[in-house]
Amino acid sequence: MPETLNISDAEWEVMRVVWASGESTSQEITRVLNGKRGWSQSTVKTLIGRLTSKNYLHARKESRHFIYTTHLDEPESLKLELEGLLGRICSRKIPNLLAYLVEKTPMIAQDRAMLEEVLQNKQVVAEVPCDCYPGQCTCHLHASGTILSDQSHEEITHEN
Amino acid sequence: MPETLNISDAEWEVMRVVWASGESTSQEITRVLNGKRGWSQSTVKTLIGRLTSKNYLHARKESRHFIYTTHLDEPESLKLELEGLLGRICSRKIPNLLAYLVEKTPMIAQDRAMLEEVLQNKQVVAEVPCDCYPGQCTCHLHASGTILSDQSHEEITHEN
DNA sequence: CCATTACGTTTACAGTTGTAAACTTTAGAA
DNA sequence: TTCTAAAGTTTACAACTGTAAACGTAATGG
Repeated sequence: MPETLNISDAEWEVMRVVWASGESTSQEITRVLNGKRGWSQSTVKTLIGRLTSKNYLHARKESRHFIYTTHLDEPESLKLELEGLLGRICSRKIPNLLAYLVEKTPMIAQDRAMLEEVLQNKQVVAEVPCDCYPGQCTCHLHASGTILSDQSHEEITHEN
Repeated sequence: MPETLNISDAEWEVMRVVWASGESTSQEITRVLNGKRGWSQSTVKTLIGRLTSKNYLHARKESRHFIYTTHLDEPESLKLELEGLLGRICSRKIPNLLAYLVEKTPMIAQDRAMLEEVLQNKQVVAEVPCDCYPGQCTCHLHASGTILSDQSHEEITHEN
């Protein structure tokens, strides 16, 4: 499993069909995506082509057509994408974001129980290091005196 | 706050500087991003230009230069992006993903406590509806039938 | 007042993405 | 065996991204 993926939104639609069925023909992928997004065969073909050339899909020939499979794992792939996004903010703010996600995600009792257990086993640290580049996070404003040379900015309101 | 954002990775770097300082000059943004990513003034100018034309940044003239500000909120913006990504998988699988994120996110005791509280107040539902288009999720294969393995994900076969 | 400077605006250009038509190959039908 | 339709491959093309040079303009130091 690669370190970094780059599967576009449209490509992801194709992947989902393959993930859902284990293996699919282009015909089936087209049927689903034509229904869901109104895409033409051509469009789906292009996407399949791009995915196979990136080696995210594999084509096995069977008589007249190809059967597509993938070795990528769906949740795993999404984790990679999520991590990319989470890298956009200060690691200190991530727990808040998770709280938000937990709040807004519909779940059943078992899900909640599972999360509770994860939380109970969760090891905490004394301090989460800020991983931001100086000037991209307020955590750094109190680190030194070499602050920015321009003028009045801040408002160091939040911190979380 | 808009429903949907589209801030590219490079643009996000600029936004972070503005978010961190409340308001910045292009000089300061350039200084930070030249340090962090080696970007030239030109590059930063382009990004600032794109962001202002999308109205994500506002330019207020002050003597010779502009001062940039934003009305976007950083965590809020990230939430929007995250929600986009989470839409890529079946809503029934999201709790598992959250568990993974909770596990891997470094946090302090307070963070954990906060999450615990959120979880304790979390309302659960009897069943989380699958929001996938048929053919893109295995949930649909047993729509009416017996529970068996209810809403966890399991391996499947494929139809055709 | 003029050249220099600092900043903003236009233009550039290749790579990616969304969307699809046109073309080619080939397995099966006649 | 030749024709045809399905499946795959090439080409297309505009919008968006990453990255930046070139250009225009206004303030500033002489």
